[in-house]
Amino acid sequence: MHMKTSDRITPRRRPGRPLSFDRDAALHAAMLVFWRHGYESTSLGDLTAAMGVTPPSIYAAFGNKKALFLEAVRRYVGEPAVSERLIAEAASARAAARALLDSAAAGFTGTDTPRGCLLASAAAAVSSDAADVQVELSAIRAAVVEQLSARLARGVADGELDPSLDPAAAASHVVAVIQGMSTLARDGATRATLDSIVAQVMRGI
Amino acid sequence: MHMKTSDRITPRRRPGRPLSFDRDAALHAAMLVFWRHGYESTSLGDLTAAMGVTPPSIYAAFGNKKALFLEAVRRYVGEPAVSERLIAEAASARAAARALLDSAAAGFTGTDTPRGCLLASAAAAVSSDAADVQVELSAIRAAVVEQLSARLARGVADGELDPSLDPAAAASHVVAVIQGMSTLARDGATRATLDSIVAQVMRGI
DNA sequence: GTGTTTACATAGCGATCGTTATGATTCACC
DNA sequence: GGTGAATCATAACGATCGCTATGTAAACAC
Repeated sequence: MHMKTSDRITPRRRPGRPLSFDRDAALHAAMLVFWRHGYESTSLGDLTAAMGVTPPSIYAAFGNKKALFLEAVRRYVGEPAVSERLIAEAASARAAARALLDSAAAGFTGTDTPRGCLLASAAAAVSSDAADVQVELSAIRAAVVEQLSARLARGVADGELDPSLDPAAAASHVVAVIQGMSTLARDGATRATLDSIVAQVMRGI
Repeated sequence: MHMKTSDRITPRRRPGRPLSFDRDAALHAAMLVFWRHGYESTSLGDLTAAMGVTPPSIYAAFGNKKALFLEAVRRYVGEPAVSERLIAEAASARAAARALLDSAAAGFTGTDTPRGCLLASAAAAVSSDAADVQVELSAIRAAVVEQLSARLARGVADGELDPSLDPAAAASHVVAVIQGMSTLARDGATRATLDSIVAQVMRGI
């Protein structure tokens, strides 16, 4: 098979009129709106206003509202997922739990982003039309529980943690606290309050 | 001032055609729908279907959608609030915390009700139109934190609890766990999983 | 230049949203 | 029976929803 010009790995530019907006910046703006108002309560009008992009351009670039939301979620969790990296790079099992909790306490009270956690609030309760979206976010949460549970189990096996500690229960506990801190952060809780909760949780691990 | 017939404390019946539906049963049905699908993602169509009542009757009996939701919330939290009663009737500060956690674990995984907590999920993320609803639920959560915090402080003062325990932090911790357990319950967590989380939390109090 | 491809802006699609106008119906009271 | 009050069922209101048809503009290749 011979090499054609169109097979170039990185073509200078695709044919046709180029995008007139920054796709990544628009996605970021969409993420912030979904973060604040949730999936279903965010209208296309909210999105076009925040992204500075007209509806046809949104649909051309992202497919539809659901696909845009899921892409915003992927951007929110990171690639690879921030939580996964925090657990993997932690020096110990306890440090992994603490890293997740600290990251949440900081991220949920940031001044440049909406309060709370997008994963926790954006699809907490949705219509039947969005059941699949809810399942998607649920799977992400389940993965965090699973990964932290495995790390804590290793901590028990290594002798780092008290053998009486139930890794699955502790992991669920940590994730529950994280999800709950999202609610408190949205209610106005300060970073200091969340930090005190984290300290409380770490006492039990 | 003389007594007229219309001043009767409990008139047999008000004039006009009587209500053709059970107002309390309809409110209960509405509560369940809001519990499952949230405030904004529940449509009037969902409500009329579940309540068996036509739109004009809903508006005559409850005002509008927002008022109906707030009345459903009041029904959910109880009158007086179940959480308040649990704290007041607990034999100790620890028992108060445990009662709240146990009640949540049981209530969030009930078979006759939607999973999770209406307060946690029904208005987690809403449009600007529903900001006041969000504030209302936030106030309820804040009241629980406040009441539990006061009870734990009394426990410290009484010598029941470790003086190093921060009552406010512990109360926030408990409420965060409760709100987070709602998310896990919606994700499919079993009663046993929630119970194990509760046990984990109680170890630290 | 012509042709092709892609994105643009304008405008509007059908459906659903929360809400209500309308007139018939069912009760208490005289 | 007649009158007034309240609820009923039917139907539809204006607004907004997510989404798209249409024609023009801007880049490419030739």
